[in-house]
Amino acid sequence: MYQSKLFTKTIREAPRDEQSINAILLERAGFIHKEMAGVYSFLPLGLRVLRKIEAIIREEMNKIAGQEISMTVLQPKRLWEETGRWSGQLGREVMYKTGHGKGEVGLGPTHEEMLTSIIKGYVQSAEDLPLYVYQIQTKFRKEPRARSGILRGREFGMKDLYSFDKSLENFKKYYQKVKKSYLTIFKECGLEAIITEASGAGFTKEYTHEFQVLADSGEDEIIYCPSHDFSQNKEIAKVKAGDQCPVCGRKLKKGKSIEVGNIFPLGTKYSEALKAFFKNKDGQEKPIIMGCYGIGTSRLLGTVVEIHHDKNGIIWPLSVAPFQVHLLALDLTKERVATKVAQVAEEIYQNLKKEGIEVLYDDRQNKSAGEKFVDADLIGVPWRLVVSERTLSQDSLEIKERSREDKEIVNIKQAVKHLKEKIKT
RNA sequence: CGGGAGGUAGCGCAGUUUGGCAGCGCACUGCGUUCGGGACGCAGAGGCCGCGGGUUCAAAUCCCGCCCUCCCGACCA
Repeated sequence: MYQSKLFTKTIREAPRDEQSINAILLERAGFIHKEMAGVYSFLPLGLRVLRKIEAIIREEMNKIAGQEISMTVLQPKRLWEETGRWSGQLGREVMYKTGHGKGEVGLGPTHEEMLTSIIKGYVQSAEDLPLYVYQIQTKFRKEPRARSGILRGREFGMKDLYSFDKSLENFKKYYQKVKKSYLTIFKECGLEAIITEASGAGFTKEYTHEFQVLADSGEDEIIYCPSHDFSQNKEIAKVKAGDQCPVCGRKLKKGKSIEVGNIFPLGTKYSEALKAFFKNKDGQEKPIIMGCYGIGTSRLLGTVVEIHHDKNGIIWPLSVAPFQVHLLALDLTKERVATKVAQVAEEIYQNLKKEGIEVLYDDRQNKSAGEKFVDADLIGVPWRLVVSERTLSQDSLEIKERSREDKEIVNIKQAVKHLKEKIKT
């Protein structure tokens, strides 16, 4: 991508109406645009990151037999009345509603009702189970107070997976599988998530877990073991900071954290309400055992920024970076644009692309070196490549990692190969 | 929903106390000089002063009502 063609540009100062690190950096660097409190558009750079995160999640979901679908955001009132949630707290206080009378619909804050209603037409016997279905979609929830940039929005991206099992035993096995899978996802995104025991959503006290990332900007508080083998949300914690970890005996700590995912059993609440039954071997009708597993994709993006940044800007982990390489051509002016720097940079740009490397090429004219460096730091692409009259005088170019201070000078002929090896490892 | 702060050019702000030409910096346009860590000079363009009403010869400024944003709290399937 030519940076001169990118429709966003960086902003020098922090927006007046943002306080959170994620919103300030993402808006300054041109990744997102705020529309309202808790409602943000994703611009080219931001969307690239979001798509990377989604791809990581999708790959892991498919590994654990998840089948991707896309349900409608508009949901019929009828379905929500069958479970009692239309006039319950969720329906009254959380769901956006529109339309009148019989045409009244809700904007999906979650999809238990709809998916259960869909699958029951396809599940009749135990042979049809298990079923694991997920989607990655925009969710809508009336937040009484949207805050912290994209960490708590009224419209946000979410991956929601639902499991349908024929027995509690099978459900529990799958639950453990998802737990492992989630840790892999967060790690891949550059985050260390702590599995935290949390309050059950009214279904059961057992098997309810949140995935928490320690961060000062988090709105949750957890008591956790430094070895991460034990953690409880402060809301329900029976231990306190300084206590011994019940698993390994280490001293427990207290910290603020961001909830990036949660998993919990649904039991048969929805299958019974919506009559999603299957016939077992004895010919008895049994309700399907369900589970629900969520990851806020846009919140995850914001969390990555909260964790990976410095005073100059974002430092994207390679796995979710909008581009892998930021190629800077210095000394480009209108008068000198046809010079060797421009020719060489263009050649490198094409070669990198040929190797399948994602490159943002700063080909902007009449931008000072300082300005290009500052922008590159703010945008936070992990690898930076500099071509200038100075480097060309040595037949070389400069490679630098965003997260490090030191630079490497590499011969121009070997540069592409060299960089490719670095990105691979 | 309670408490606090705020809304003036695309962005960041001053001006409001004490009513009197709508200002500054960044970004943008043109010319020239610069050219490895947010350069400089000259010229220029850009405004529903959040919205509505009121007071006044005159309102960004005073009064009344409303909307929006941020922070703290309540809330958070």
